[in-house]
Amino acid sequence: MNIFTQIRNNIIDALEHLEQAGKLPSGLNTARLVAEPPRDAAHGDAATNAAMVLAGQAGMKPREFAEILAAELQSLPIVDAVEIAGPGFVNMRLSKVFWDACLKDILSQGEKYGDSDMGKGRKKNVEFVSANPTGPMHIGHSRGAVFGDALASLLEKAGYDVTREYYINDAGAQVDVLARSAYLRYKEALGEDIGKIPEGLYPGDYLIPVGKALAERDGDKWLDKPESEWLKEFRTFAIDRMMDMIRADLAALGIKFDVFSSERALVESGKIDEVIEFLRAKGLIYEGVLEPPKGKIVEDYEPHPQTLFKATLFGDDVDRALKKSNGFQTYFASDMAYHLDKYRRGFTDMIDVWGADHAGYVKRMTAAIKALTDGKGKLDVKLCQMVNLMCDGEPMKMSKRAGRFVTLRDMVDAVGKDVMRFIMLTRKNDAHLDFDVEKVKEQSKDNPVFYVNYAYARACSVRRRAAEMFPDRDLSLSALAGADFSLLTDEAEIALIRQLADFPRQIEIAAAAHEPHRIAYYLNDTAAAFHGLWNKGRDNTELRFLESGKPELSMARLALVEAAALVVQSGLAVFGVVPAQEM
RNA sequence: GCGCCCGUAGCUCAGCUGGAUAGAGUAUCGGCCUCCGAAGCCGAGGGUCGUGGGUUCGAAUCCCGCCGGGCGCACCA
Repeated sequence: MNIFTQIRNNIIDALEHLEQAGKLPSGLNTARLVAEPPRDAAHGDAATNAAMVLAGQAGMKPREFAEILAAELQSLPIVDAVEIAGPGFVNMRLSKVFWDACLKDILSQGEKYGDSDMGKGRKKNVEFVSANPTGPMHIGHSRGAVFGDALASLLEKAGYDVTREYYINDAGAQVDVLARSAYLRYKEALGEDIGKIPEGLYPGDYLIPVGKALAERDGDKWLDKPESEWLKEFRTFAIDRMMDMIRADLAALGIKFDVFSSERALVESGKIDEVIEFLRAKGLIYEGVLEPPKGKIVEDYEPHPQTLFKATLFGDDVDRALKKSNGFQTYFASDMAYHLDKYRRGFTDMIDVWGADHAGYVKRMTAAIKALTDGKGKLDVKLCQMVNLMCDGEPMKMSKRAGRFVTLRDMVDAVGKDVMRFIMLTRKNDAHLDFDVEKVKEQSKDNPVFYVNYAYARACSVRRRAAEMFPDRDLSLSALAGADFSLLTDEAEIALIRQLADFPRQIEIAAAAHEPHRIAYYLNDTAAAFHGLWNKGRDNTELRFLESGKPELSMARLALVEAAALVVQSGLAVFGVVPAQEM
């Protein structure tokens, strides 16, 4: 349990007590009351804005209200001291007994520490990657992949029932291009000289084995046949192969999806027409002509009537086409059908992770969800900004057209998945990210994951020493949970406990905001608290974790070290990163 | 022209959805290894939070106007 929700509950209980005693008017609305750590640790361990929020309701001045509340809080066993400060903050200093209980709690819960029941098992759908099945994943996909996966893990830790979903765009013109490109490679495999890959087809080498496999399976049966005969076959085969490749790329990053949804399957099952009729029945469809876009010259613009969705009724800037002028469905139409499908599968909470170049699409999709679910469905679109690949401070050039773009796989092989994942998550998703391949490979302090991992490695080192020093002792977490924590009295020790005790709250905050990067910052702070304590022991031998002559003290301190290791480990687990025990 | 994102220390970025004296890393300078791992620690300097208003007990945070940057703007996916 997040200790600050616990403290908030204590405050609300105290207020009720005061109401019953007639010291405060009854019926105070505590919705805006919060208990949180003060920015400055000098102000204590927990602060509440209760007096500022409630004084008005009670017809008092904030300070006056604070006096009454403070007196009541003072009597709580977990509270050592209460102070009133500033405009009416009530600051509490929590007792050592409280912190000792927190430490015991961490060790007792083990790997489950930090888990929250905030989600109450509610379903959440996180759709991410959804790269077109036309080639291997490139480096640009990696951020969304890592972000989506970490967000999903974070939500799981916060108590949600999460589904990781990949939407396969296998219905558009691009997969026909894929089929034709594979056909060319098929001819090549049968000995034909195909020369240079024509403009408009995919030139990548990764299609060579696809053509070869088709040649081996089917021989020359498709040679000299019209496209209409082989297109479907080649398309299906190539898409399957591309998805195998993508799945392998994702596996290299440690990512596994629960559900792969096919756009083509939606189209073929008639779901697109269904969604259009669904909206038509609501009176949200009409035949109309869209204005030419302003400010951007579209040379071949011609006004023609199309089937349009009244997106403007739901906050979009213009109405959106569901059918092209040739009568075919637009991508937006199938995306609507897809999101309605997700909703009908029970996902009222949907998260889509997109690249920042799709920012212009957010409004229309949000509008669509409102229309499709009568406002009951929620969609949060997380945009991942571009990653600037650097090499020793110089920007790296990527060229997709030349077929020599940097693949995700190349990058994983070069720097390792854990490093890649951590770096991608150290920045807010909507901020640009510089990724310097050389600096990261150096494993220097330019790489933030090493700082955190180093703390873990040091903790493991202490654990090894303890096993040598106290061979007769049970050093399991459950045994250490029973250590005498009252022996931990140094400021830095308590500061570390305080830091560790904040983990569950950090998980909740990050999960609620859909922002995994907060955990990266938290872990950095945690590592700093640990390194600080370590170095205090270097300067002052009294503070060393282990002393052979003082087994009880050593056990208490080892417990603290183990707790720190545990928190670092579970925090990194959210990122899908496994820390090294030795570096 | 419209929409979205972003302007915080020299540089790269946090800032807990409105809280107290705005913080890290890096860089610069000064200290700390006979001692649990110095890939670390401690300290110093460095800021009109782009700018002008507004909302209120209180604004880096919310609202509006400018300035400066990025992305996207029929029927493509």
